[in-house]
Amino acid sequence: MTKRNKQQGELETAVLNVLWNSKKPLTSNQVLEAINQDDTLALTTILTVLGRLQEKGFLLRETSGRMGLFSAAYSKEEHVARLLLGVLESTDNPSLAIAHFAKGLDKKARAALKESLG
Amino acid sequence: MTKRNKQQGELETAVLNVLWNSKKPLTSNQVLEAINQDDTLALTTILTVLGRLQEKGFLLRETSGRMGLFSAAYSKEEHVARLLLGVLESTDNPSLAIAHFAKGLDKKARAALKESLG
DNA sequence: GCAATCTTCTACGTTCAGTAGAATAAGGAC
DNA sequence: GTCCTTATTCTACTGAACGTAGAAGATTGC
Repeated sequence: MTKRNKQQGELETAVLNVLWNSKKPLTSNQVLEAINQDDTLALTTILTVLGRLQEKGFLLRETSGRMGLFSAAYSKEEHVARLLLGVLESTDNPSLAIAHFAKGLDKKARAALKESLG
Repeated sequence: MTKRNKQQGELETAVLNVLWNSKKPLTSNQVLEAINQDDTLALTTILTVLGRLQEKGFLLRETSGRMGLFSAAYSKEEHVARLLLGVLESTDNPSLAIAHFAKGLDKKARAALKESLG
């Protein structure tokens, strides 16, 4: 059995959310501050996570002086869309799966879907 | 950080596929035969996986005599639809995510989607 | 040069999935 | 009823992913 799609954990998701909610790229410290309400996490923890997310291609990094500036590689919506498409790839009958999927959506989502299909 | 959504692995998926492709519930041995082309897996491996899938609520088990009979709790399409919905739950703007998602679909899938939306 | 601080290396604990042997239980043969 | 066959449960090991972070290295300001 080969490797499966990488999955993202909760802290990784939290970090991504911080970056998505920011207009500008953030330093590791800024990410830490945004996440670490209760002061329970170490900066290096955030850095590790940032590094892993970067490896996964989920974020971009620019260096300004000695500081790294991180930003999400994709918008949140693109990201989720990618995840959705990833799931779809695992089935051999995407159309059928999608049909079932659509049935499970609430009105708002269905409307949005209709809209985007033109 | 709390527990994240359980993820299914490749062998688990393979087992589910076998059950989905079968009209009737199967014994662990039958599942093994269907999967174990190269004779590389032990029956207990399959049993472990069956047990784990059952814990996750992905399959049903009936007992016939001393034998267990396994079948998928949901159709493949329902299952994938659930996975998709699960991913959607992780975003705070499902509608937007869905719109992006729809953009990434191929023609066939889009058509199916339109169809199912009525 | 030295201090402040940002980053990299390395590492440990936990959970999950793949894997399976040992032990146990439960029918069937006689 | 005892013994054999075979299905099932228990337990366990391994590797990877993730949460977590200390120690050490690098860089910049003064």
